[in-house]
Amino acid sequence: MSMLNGEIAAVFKEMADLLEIKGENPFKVRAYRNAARVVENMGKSLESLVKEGYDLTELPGIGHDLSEAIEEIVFSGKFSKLEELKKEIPQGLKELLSIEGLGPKRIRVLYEKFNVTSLEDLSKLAESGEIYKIKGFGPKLVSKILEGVKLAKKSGRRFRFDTAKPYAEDIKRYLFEFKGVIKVEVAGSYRRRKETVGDLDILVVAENWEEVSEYFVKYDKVKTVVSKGETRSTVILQNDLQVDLRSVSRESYGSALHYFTGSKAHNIKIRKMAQERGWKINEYGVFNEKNEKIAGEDEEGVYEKMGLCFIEPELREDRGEIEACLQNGLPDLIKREDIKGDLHIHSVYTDGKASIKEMALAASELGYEYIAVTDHSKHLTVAKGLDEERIKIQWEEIDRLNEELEITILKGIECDILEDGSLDLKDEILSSLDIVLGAVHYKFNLSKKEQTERVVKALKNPYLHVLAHPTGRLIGAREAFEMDMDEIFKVCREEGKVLEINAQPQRLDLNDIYAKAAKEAGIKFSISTDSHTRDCLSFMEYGVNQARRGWLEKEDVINALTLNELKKFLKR
DNA sequence: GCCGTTTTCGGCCCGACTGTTTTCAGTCG
Repeated sequence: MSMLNGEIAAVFKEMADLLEIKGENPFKVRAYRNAARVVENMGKSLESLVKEGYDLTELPGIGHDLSEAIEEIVFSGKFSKLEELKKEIPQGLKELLSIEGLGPKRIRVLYEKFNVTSLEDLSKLAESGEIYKIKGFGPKLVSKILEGVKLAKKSGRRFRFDTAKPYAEDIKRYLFEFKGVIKVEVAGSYRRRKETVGDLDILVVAENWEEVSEYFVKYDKVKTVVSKGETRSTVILQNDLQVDLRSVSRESYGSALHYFTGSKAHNIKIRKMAQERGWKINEYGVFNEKNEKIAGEDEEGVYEKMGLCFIEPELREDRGEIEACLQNGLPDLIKREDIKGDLHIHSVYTDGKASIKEMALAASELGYEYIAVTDHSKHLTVAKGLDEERIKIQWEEIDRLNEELEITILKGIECDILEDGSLDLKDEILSSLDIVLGAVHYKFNLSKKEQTERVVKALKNPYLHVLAHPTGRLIGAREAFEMDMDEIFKVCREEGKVLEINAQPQRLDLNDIYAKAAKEAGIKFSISTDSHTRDCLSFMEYGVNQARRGWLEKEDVINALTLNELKKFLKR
């Protein structure tokens, strides 16, 4: 039995939801939510910390009770207080919380007066008209709730970054076309380059807000206009993505941008710092004890007044960035321009859609110095994986192309890690390759112990350089397979192995949290696109986003090395 | 439930919008 941080966080979130519906002290609710966030953001396994006897109350937001709670969850797999609460509060109620317009208070009334415990109950009550007997429930609220019920049934309310991006860019373009619009910026988790976004928060500086707002809600992809106010308008697009447009004055632009970029946890920490000085920070500015505005025009000014340097949006998660800033320890984050090559590329030899030459030329256009062709190995039969014979044929072609082309093509492989942890090709082939990626492509559901042993064994193979898409997760589709990541990091460190940040927008694997933890463990990274077509080469941007969120610098990334440096690094 | 050189009680970030009121509660970000 093993317990992932995410599972512990889920217990705390559920506690928070149920306590909230029960009408408990809102600060207690907040304490649970806060603890869930802390647990989620940890790169290290809480389970192992507990077993090592670490004092959990050292963690921020974890005190005596929650520390005991974590131990209980780790050792028994259950949290007795939650089990008790579950008996008291019907399970269905917490899914009602996700409905727009329904919070704990209204849910409680619905339950107590009409025994509503599910989306179905709620629909029926609303359609029967009985719901209007509750004070505060009018026709508009009810129709909003019914809309929300429909949406909740569809589930999946977050959008992958790459899904949201074209909309964000297009709305930006659309707004800029309107007369009087001076500035437009997409804030929120989008600006922090989070792998998924819940909605788009767009700030606009304009002389004529009313007209801009009017114009905004007429954007052709708008399905419904949710609200239209004096500082904010909200719409839902046809794909159910919510977009908020906020009017911001030029003088408050920086404060507003900071405020709406978040994260919430980052903002709260900064605001508390202000509070300690007797100051106040809101979306309009930084105000001193005499309520005089002392900053707000730009973001840099807001940070400066708080004694901080500018903190890149990707870092604003309250994962230590404020403390690091105070100690001049903020990372100099890697940029897309630092990348000199792509080390995970497929070709028509296996399941790629373009020839090696086509991929190489496309990479050349991106300004790369080198690429590695890393087709699949023979175990992956569905992808026509290469055996020892066919790979030699591929080498001949690469040799010819290297004569012909400016860009350097490295001979690589994405070699399957077999169930027993051995690699899918013979050592004499592996040893002749410039770069060997190892990857798990099947048997995702081994036990944590077995999976860890499997990958550790592969990492100990002297010819393997990089562990590709290390956890196997697919955003919104497949969970990471269970592995002891602390152990994986330890072995990588000892063996000098590289971890990939796979830039495919549905993978982004390693994720930000693990990347940060792995960096702290002293591990190097490859940020690569796993491209199967020429267009996919542009996914590099997403990989770099995730790397930045994981605090990575140029020095941490092997494909930011020049070709010569890289070759030296890859030498066994 | 957490937290603490103005500490072990009494605070806990802050403002906008909506729908329903007729001065505000609930919700949201």
